[in-house]
Amino acid sequence: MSNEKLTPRSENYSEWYNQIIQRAEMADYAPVRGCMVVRPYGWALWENIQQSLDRMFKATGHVNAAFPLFIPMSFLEKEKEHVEGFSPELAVVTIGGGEKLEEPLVVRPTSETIIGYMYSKWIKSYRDLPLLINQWANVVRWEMRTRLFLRTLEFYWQEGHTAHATEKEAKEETLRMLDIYTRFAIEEAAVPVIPGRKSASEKFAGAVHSYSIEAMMGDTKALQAGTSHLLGQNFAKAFNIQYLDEENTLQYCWTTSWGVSTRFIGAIIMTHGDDQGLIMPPRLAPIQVVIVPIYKNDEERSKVMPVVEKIKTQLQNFRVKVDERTEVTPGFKFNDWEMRGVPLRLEVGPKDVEKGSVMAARRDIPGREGKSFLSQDDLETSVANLLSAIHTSLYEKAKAFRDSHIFDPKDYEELKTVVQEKGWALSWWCGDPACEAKVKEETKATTRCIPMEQPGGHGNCIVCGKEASEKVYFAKAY
RNA sequence: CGGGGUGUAGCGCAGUUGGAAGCGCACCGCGUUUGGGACGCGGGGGCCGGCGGUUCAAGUCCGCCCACCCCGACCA
Repeated sequence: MSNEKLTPRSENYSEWYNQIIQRAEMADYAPVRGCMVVRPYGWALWENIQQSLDRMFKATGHVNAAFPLFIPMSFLEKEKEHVEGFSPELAVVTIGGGEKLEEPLVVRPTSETIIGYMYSKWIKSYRDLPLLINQWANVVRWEMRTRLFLRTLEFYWQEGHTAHATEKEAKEETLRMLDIYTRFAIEEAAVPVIPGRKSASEKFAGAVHSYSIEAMMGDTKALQAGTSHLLGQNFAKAFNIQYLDEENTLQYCWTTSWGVSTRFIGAIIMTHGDDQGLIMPPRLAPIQVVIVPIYKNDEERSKVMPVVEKIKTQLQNFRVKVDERTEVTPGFKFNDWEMRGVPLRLEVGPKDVEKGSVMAARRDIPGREGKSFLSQDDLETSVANLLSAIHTSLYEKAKAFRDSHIFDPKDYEELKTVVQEKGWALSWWCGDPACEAKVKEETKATTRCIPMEQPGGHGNCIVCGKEASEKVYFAKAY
């Protein structure tokens, strides 16, 4: 708890981000550099994200399992591009039980290899396919520079790993999961995202194609909020994941992998938060409604509290918190819960007891304008409507912000100005990695994704002028 | 790993030519307050990052370590 004002976003966005996470008790720094402790309020948000995604995974035929934390070093070496991509950031265990190990064990940075190994044991026939397994796990990547939720040495995520009989099915799965992520972001988190394909240089190490959902943060930087990879037969060949088809011919499987991590919490914070603090999207908010009872003395208290209890019972289908603290004033509580981003606050005082009303204050609309009186009758409906309205307005606001920061530069010079000062550029690109590299070198902006939604037709590459058939987003990214 | 910076109470910081470790917030107690961040009074809390050196005397000067932060290269 703290009285001090947050650093405004306009003054120092990073500082605002770090402060709000700690003030709202989402996470704290761990004693090991680059590691974080996810505190109960942050973890509650993650649990809601998990539940929401898990439902969608299971509705599309996936099941959960748990694979080991340790992976033999030799497994990673079996897929050339994969090991090259990950070796700089591996944590490796060389001693166990006081003895030097025969073979070093890698703390998983991702589980394609060990799951591939198991899949080769489990898959024999086309009848075993598709195999659709997800795991909720922690992984470790030894990053140089870390930031709470966005990039920590250890992070939590889900990783889905599927094996299919045909390329077509694998491709469908890859895009199905990309679509699930897109819907989750928009419908549950109110985070507008752009689904698209990654360029060759930005794709996952070992994938044929990577797809991602890209979101714009409040400082206009891009954040990859989820990825889905078509792995082709790369891992199937490295790990001998083979099956007999209907003609009794041995075939390699086609595999996919896809993931969303605790980084998504960072996306929520930086998409919706304002200078007052967090704003939790209503469907994922750990606390959807906070009730602040207001009274001056015991007599008033004895009148107010039964009404508060009655309201709490009416709202039992929501995640409700009654703030019964006596050591702080209501004004303090208002600021405190706004900082923590609770979408809806209900105030219940002597006047409300008299009039049969409650005061409702929307987190997304500051001040008097976000306040309205609700009748104590049929509160469940009015609260549901308000939460739904808050979700929609958060989404619309974020989308309007994003769209107003996406530009169509006329030439390369303007592209540079756009990505360095204004936001994202959506431009024609010939697909040549050299053009991409030039932009990165001169502006630090990278290609974020080639959006699924394309204008069609042709244009000239914004960098080299050659004919291009696709548009790509260029932006600075987290 | 290169360039820059910082280590003093839980957090944010001050500490002058070397001479008794402080301030604000938070925390604890009592009282008055309570519909937009209350106030008064009284308290508790320190290996001054570590090790070594100079000195009668080191938070302060010197040396060496360590940690963290920011900017690069790398990244969900």
